[in-house]
Amino acid sequence: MGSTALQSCQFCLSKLDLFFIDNKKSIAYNADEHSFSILLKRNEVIFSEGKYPKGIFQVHKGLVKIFKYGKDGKEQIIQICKAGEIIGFRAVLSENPYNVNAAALEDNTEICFISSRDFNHYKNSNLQLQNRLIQELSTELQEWADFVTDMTQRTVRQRTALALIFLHEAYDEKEINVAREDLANMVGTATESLIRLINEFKKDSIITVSARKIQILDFSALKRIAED
Amino acid sequence: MGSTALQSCQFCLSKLDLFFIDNKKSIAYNADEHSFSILLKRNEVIFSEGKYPKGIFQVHKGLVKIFKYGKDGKEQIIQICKAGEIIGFRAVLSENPYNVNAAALEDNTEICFISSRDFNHYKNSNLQLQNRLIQELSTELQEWADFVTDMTQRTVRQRTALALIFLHEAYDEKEINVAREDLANMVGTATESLIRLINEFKKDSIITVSARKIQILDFSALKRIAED
DNA sequence: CGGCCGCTTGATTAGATTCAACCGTCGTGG
DNA sequence: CCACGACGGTTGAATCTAATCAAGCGGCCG
Repeated sequence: MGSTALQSCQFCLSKLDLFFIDNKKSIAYNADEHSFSILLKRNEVIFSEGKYPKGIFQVHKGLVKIFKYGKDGKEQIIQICKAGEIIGFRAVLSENPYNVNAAALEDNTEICFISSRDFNHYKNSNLQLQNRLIQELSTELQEWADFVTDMTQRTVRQRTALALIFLHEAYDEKEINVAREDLANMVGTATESLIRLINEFKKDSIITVSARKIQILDFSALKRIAED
Repeated sequence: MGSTALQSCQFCLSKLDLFFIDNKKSIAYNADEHSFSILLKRNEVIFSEGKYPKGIFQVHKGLVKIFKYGKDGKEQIIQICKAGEIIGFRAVLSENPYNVNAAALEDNTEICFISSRDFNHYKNSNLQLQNRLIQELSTELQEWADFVTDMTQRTVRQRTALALIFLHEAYDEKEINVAREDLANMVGTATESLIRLINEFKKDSIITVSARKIQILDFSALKRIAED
């Protein structure tokens, strides 16, 4: 990101309420309409813990991981955001510093920027949006309860299945292509443990693996594993 | 709770914005000012998963647990709410059914009720409150990231220490007095494991235990354990 | 009095982490 | 051009944490 002043993408700003109407559904991305666009390589940082937000971002292409550093620096991935999703708005709205980090999960991830000033101005002049925000934030809060219960009560094996199901969707049913370490950090386990499970799934013909790429063969088997 | 029509507590309704200004700080409770009040025994249910909310509640006395049923019916406690806190507002605001359950953690827990109708009316006529809501909900969302990281990356021993620290505060520095099972469900572990850890802490003179009551002796030792 | 519930303890098992080593690839610099 | 080192991925073995199973205890209520 650096320190150069970023300019708001006016096109994205104007489509903001679409995001909150559709509740996270992607907004079609058309390159020429965007005023500014930032291209990222894998692991390039979008924002980081402790810093104060200067605006929000929209993912246009690729995937972004939201994560926290836990004990001894181990990443815990909290969220994966795909094209169309808005990131960083919680810190802007709460007026607190970021308490998480965001970085590109893949090469060629593309995002745009909307300044806090523009975002707040837009929000304040739009009562509908405010109500949708309240509704959206509340919905998300509810979902966290499910997430916590999944993370605490399921085994690593089950969580791995859940992660694959989630990524299958994030990759639009195509091959999953993430670093083993990132996968492990999503599941909340050691990289070695994750690899062993991937191998098991491969042996059971639930997935195929070629290098970093994972293709799901038997989706319902994964669901069965996840649900116990 | 039952099916009898509940009446909104007008006093609490009028103090609602105080809650969101103070960000969860207790609102002093004065019995005679409250129009209606509901007295609960331990484990009495306030609301439950799947049901549609009819209103929100404020805790006046005692403690309320918010929890979810995970696999094979095991409770995962998501939150503990003390006097002054508002519960159930996320489902009202998201307009979804509850995805968690609420029940009294102790005997003699007292709550009051504010109907969705009154709450929404109040909210809609109060722009300040709406903005505070957005801010409050966003802050809470940020906090969940920390919570998830704690739950996934810390050992049962560390989480037990965290739970005791939290409850110490919830009990206003007095003796903690919760069922072992509830404690285990906060930590996200088996009751037997929790008991063994409590014993360890007792042996190390970090706490004293008499029956259900736990008194913390060495607060900083607990913090050290929790932080690793 | 009998039975249930919450609590506790012991023994065993299973799941997952940790440590150590090795491999292949890729990029860099001598 | 090759050597080297870094990095991501993988495997094996040892270890440890926590879950599970089984049983016993004490108190309280019907």
